[in-house]
Amino acid sequence: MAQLSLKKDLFAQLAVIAKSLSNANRLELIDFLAQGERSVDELAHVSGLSVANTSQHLQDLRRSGLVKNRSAGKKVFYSLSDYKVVELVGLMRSLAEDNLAEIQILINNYLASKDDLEPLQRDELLQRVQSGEAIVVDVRPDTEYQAGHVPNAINIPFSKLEHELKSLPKDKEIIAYCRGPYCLLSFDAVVQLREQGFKARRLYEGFPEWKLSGLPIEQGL
Amino acid sequence: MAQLSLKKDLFAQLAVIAKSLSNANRLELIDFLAQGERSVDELAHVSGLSVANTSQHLQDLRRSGLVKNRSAGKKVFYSLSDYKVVELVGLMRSLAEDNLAEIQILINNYLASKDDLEPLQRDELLQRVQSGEAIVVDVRPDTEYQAGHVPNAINIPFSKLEHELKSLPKDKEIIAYCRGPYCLLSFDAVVQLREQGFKARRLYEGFPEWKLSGLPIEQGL
DNA sequence: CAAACATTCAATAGATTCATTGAATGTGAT
DNA sequence: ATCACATTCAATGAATCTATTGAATGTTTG
Repeated sequence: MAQLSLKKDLFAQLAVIAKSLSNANRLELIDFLAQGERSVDELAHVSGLSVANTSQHLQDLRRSGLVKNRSAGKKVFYSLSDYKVVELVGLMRSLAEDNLAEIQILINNYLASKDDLEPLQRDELLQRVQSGEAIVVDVRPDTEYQAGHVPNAINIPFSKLEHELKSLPKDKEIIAYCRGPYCLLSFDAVVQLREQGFKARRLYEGFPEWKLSGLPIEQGL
Repeated sequence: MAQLSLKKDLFAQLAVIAKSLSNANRLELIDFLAQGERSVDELAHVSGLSVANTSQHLQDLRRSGLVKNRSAGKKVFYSLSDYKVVELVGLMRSLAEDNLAEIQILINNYLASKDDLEPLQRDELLQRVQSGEAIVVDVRPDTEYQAGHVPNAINIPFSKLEHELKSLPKDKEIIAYCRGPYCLLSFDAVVQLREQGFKARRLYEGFPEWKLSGLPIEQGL
């Protein structure tokens, strides 16, 4: 029964990937890596894990094909091997939000009101920007922003958000978007902005969907 | 630091989901459930696990929100709680195919040539069907097929494929499609058809993408 | 070459996962 | 009520996972 064997083997391999994702610390590392390449050092610092432990987790992720690494001098830099990894985690989050009561309780406990957390749709964004109620922030890296973005959106890559807080208005609503409905960056940005007292929400979709829908876009800047 | 705590808790919950997916037997159960609701009994039989063990795995999947159950008489029927579960597994598979050497070796070992395995694109499908080289099979359940399908596609739900083998031509290429690029059904169908000596390939995309692209569709039948 | 540094390796103990076994629960049929 | 059946529960031991510790490797700097 070659078929059965193929299936069994295939599932065994998929299980390896899932096992890699089945640890909160490794998920956190992936979350940081979604922002770009990072050294073991940085990852250990930002996650609060020991360097040895961080290294072990990263090697686990590498064995399962989720991240890749590159050594430069005495440092080793890790990065996601595929953008699909972010989609995968995002899809897991979306599934969790819909089907896991624990997540719903969690979110309600930490964030003021459920309504505020609801992501906006495209047309709502357009309305609010036109009426001057809101500004749009693109939290993707510079290069992606320059290749195309939502009109009038300003670019604050997530990694620089903390330093740019003072340039943002507290009286307007801030609408963050990134690469897609399952992209983690805009979600993280909203959480961080709210922590700092801003009125923040995220666009349900990301730039690729915006572009696909035929709405106007801007380039460069 | 409420934010940190939220993030940690969130990742801990996502880890629960991933942990549920991190076992080959549970993935196989999900694969069967993708075809529709099944009793514990059936699932145990088809997966080769003991009933008690199957029940335990199913309860694990239920705790993580991936499946739901319903009891009827002395039977308990399980089903996927969300179609996103299939997308999730499909995305994992896609990631594995791209980034995990083990999977590539696996597939090459089991299936004759890599070229044959490559999925077709829409325009290739149209060409081959027009020239009479190929027939198109929709492996989704009846109801989805009736709601709309690729023109001239015949409907053989995956669960009935085994019984319909004799009605299929061995000299033409059989192109299977289902619900999307990450849908498992068409992949499984191709594997099964090849096992039986048919020339089978799958359409890269599924019906939703076909419809979105503006190509003609048929309904009913 | 020696010192400082970043990362990895190896060994360990405690916790968790998995399949198996046999008993317990609950439903429908006789 | 009793019996057959489907499912779940509970307990077990073997295997695996995780964080910690301290040593080892390899690179740059002085």
